[in-house]
Amino acid sequence: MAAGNVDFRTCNYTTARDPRVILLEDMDQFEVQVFEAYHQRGFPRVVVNYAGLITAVSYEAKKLGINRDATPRAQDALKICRNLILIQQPQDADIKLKEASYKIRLAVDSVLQSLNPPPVFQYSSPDESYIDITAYIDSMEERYGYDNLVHQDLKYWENCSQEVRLIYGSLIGARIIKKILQATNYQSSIGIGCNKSIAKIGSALHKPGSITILAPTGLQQFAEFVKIEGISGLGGKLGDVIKHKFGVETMLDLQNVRHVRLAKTVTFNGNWIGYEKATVILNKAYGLCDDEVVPIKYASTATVSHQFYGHTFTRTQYMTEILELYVDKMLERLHFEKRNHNRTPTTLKFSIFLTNRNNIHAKLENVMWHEINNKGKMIDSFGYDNTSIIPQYWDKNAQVDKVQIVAKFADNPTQVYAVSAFSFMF
DNA sequence: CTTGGCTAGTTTC
DNA sequence: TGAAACTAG
Repeated sequence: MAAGNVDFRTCNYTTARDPRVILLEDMDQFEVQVFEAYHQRGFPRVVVNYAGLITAVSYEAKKLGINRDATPRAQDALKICRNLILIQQPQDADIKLKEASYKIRLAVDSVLQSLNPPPVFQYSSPDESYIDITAYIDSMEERYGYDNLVHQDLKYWENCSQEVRLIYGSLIGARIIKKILQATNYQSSIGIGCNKSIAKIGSALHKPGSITILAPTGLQQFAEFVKIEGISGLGGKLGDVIKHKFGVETMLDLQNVRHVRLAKTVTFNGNWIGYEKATVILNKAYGLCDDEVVPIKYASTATVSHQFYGHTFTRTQYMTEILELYVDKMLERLHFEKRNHNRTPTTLKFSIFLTNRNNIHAKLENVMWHEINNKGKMIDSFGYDNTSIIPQYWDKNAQVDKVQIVAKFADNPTQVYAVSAFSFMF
């Protein structure tokens, strides 16, 4: 039973108890751990991609005020700390991260499979997963009885079976963290709560290397310290609009926003977010969330993309360049999916995102169509045919989607560049 | 002044 | 469903 429809206007949510025990396992400074040279540990470091942008920040560097918002570029960060260690992303960074992610999942899985019944595992991102151990905790209580199960030291909590359940969850959390460390030498943190939203908030509170339990009874006490953007789903535009429109800053403030007014908040392409979504958001402000942990082992689509500076794609030769550049990257990804997930794609989609910063987009777009709308030709050129290297990874019923072209325009154009992407769908 | 950048994935219309 | 908008790190 989840929280259900709670009337958030009258809700004292210490009474609206969700019996679930949900963990969010989150890797600490994931990219830094994966790419760091061993001897550099303990120093301020950042991971930098090929374009000089920071993709991950070590905790030592975070303490100095380096982060992806304030100092998006390595050169900005170096101004703050001359001795900052720059860890260059390798060419196949995405694959290396996915390999690491896969090892982590195996480690987590080995712990989960030792439990009866096995918890529900939901892949959320390469460094994050949700785990629902409610059924396991239930069965523990059934097997041993609450009184026998609860350690003497915990018994001073009267009527706090929910808290005790969460604490038992932390024992599983500790095993997971330990197993990940053994298997990969990577550190991670875990948040534990009665729903996904709370577990997620908790996981970030005491990084690195910690387990944080957030009991609903204590949530109200620190709701005023949780920023709106710290709530999952409110870290972007939506959160910004809400903060601006209602003058709210924290989770606590958000509780006082009127449902009707929130529903009529405009976002997504100029539309109201609507009553349903407003309910979900307000519930989250109260620490309530009905989202279930669903069994997902990995993402349902796969994308490889790249940004080509200075390329306008106005010439055929550029298309050839792109395709040649991509073949290795695509094959690597297909290998990975076959090897680790035993799946082959059925659909390929090719997208190009143009940012034309010199106001010649109409012409460009026109040429683009002529260059790549002939998809047969394009696909042939990287070998999608009988003699191809690709088909061994392809589903028999594979169909190639039509070419998608998206033109995107910047407000303050100074340079022409383009992004292209291949997506595989399974 | 001189860019907000990059990549990967999901949600929404 | 395709295309665009969105989130996230």
